Amino acid sequence: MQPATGNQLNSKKATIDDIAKLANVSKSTVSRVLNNTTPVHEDKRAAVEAAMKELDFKPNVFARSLAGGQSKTIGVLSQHLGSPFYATIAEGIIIHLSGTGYWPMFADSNDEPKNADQAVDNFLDRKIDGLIFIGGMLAEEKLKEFNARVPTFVVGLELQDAVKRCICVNNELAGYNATKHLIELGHRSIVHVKGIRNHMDAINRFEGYKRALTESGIPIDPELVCEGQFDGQSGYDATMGLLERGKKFTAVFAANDICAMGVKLALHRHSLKVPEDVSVIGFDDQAEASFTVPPLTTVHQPAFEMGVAAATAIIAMINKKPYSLPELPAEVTVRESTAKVKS
Amino acid sequence: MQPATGNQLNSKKATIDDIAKLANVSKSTVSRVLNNTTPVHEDKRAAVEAAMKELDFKPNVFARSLAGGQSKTIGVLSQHLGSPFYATIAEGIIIHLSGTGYWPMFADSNDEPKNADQAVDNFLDRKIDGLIFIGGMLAEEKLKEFNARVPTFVVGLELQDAVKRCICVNNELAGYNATKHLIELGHRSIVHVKGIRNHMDAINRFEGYKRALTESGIPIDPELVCEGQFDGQSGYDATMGLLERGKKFTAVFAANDICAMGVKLALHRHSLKVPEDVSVIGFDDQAEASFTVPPLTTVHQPAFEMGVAAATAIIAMINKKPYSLPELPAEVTVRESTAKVKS
DNA sequence: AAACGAATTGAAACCGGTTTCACTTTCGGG
DNA sequence: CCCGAAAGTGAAACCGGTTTCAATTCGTTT
Repeated sequence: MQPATGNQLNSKKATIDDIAKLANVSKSTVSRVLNNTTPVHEDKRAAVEAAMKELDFKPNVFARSLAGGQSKTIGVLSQHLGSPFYATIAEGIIIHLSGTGYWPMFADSNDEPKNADQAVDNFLDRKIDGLIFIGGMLAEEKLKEFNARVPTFVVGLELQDAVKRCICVNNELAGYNATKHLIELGHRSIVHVKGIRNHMDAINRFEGYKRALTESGIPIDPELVCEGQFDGQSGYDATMGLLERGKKFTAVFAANDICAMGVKLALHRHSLKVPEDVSVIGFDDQAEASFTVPPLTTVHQPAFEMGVAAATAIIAMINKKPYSLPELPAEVTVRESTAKVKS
Repeated sequence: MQPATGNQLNSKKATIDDIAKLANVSKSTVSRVLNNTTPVHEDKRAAVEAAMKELDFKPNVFARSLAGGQSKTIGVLSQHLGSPFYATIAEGIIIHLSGTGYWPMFADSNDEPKNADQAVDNFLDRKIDGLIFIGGMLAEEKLKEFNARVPTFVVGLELQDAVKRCICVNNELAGYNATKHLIELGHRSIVHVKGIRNHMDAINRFEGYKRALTESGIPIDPELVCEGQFDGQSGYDATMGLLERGKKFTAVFAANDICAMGVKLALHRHSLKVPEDVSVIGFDDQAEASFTVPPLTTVHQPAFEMGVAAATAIIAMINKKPYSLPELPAEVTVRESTAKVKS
């Protein structure tokens, strides 16, 4: 007495032979209409399609893959899924893939490049049809190497030569805009807490920071540029260091939101008020940003949409159809952690 | 001129026939030592194992699954992967699964029960060997239904009858301890912003809240109990509502951390200081909790470890080996958002 | 020493598709 | 009206395993 779950009641699943029999053709022909490999006469095609519908035919993924066809599997390799930004991208991928027939298989390199290599090897054993790489650090050559073996897309990470394979915002421009926002509020001593060293997004945001300052005729003070890790602790430590050394500044551009939170906490420790004494801007606009005290001004990244775009693009690419990458604006979302500099 | 990636240099992958030939036995025998289904003479077993090692044999997952064996795939169904708590659980699962030969395949129901049903159906088409259900709301019968079809584990969600299938903290006790912490600080008017209605974790935390109050002889004031959604907005709205109606209270137990952040922001809007005027305690201890201003007192949940435990347990169950669920303490982590009530 | 059940083992069928190959039609062009 | 290329089709081989079935080999039991 098992519950009726959709369509697989008691009857076993239909196979390609059942379809062939019902449509009065050979299984070869069924396979042909299934994969669109060879022209099939319209009459038969219709008969086959009718039969498939009638029996609710779904090709067996394993048989298909064993015989050399698609595995209908997409490998998704993240670097650190625990991060909300990446998790939201992943969610976008997963949800958009559902119903397409493709399924995502996950691996997480935990920020270890050698894990990434191994994961890709294992993915290939599983005959993935495509690979989506989420965030993290990926050397440009690695991407090329992966892409030579299986169609690959990168999301949430900006690579230089592979623009058509990256789904990401323009980090340089976003960093520029974030810094510009502070400059327009009158700030001239602006701290930047960088993201992970060698991480392209971190580098590009920093480039944007420098360009904005330079354009405005503000010299870049190396002492105001701090190393960071895209985490709260590094924002905290960097700011504490600055404050303890007595360095003066009126604004901070943190590499991401959680880092900005660390910055704010450090300011709080020194009884500095945000935004009255110091303005703080973050990056990502993760859910928590709206609810910090005060709500955090930050650069919004459409994480979910980025995941959706990656899923869309990889499927198109697998099926050799044209695709276009969406414009992904990274706009400064002004809330309450930035204000005009005190005169 | 392809790069040497590990062991699959130029030679094609070894098949079971290659092993059979090299070990001088039939493929049936190889299959037997592979699956340990039938006793095999020690000599041959050794020969086969040596051959497998020599050729670096890895059975083809698709052939294996097609023929009726294991697919070495674990279905992971999350409800909302974008949530940091769930994402961290997922990360624990993914990382722990790596190297075991099993691979996680993901689906996300986006909090829609009917999506969950469909995802499970599709998972079964893919012949998953086991199912891990992350968080969300799952009716007890559903779990039983799923479990009848494939070994199932639930992580991050507490179910009543299925204790041996749930990997979660004791939410009632945790809610009790959180509330008790506030009571011990002298609070007597304690707000609770609940989690999603019908969500077992939310219900249990609320039960703990009630028990703590009752034990301490504090009557439960229905006006201090607010509906919520496990998100920032509901914490904010609930608190604003209370404040606007002039309801007095000195502490808040929020259903999770992001909700607590909403609460804190609302208090800030009314110029109430945390913890001087109102104490706030959250739940989960997500990464952001340490960096809010002031750092949030919260109930710690070992999310990553929970994911690891789930992965460990499901593999043991699939292979019919005994497993034991770890003790998962949910301890109050005292930071700075709670303090003695003002006298 | 004959008989018998348990332990081993290999041949062959089967899982459900894809693809090669050979053969039959069909159609446009000269 | 004839010819060659293109279209359309089915039979059969193949992908790489698992499993059934029957046969063979042993160690024991009377």
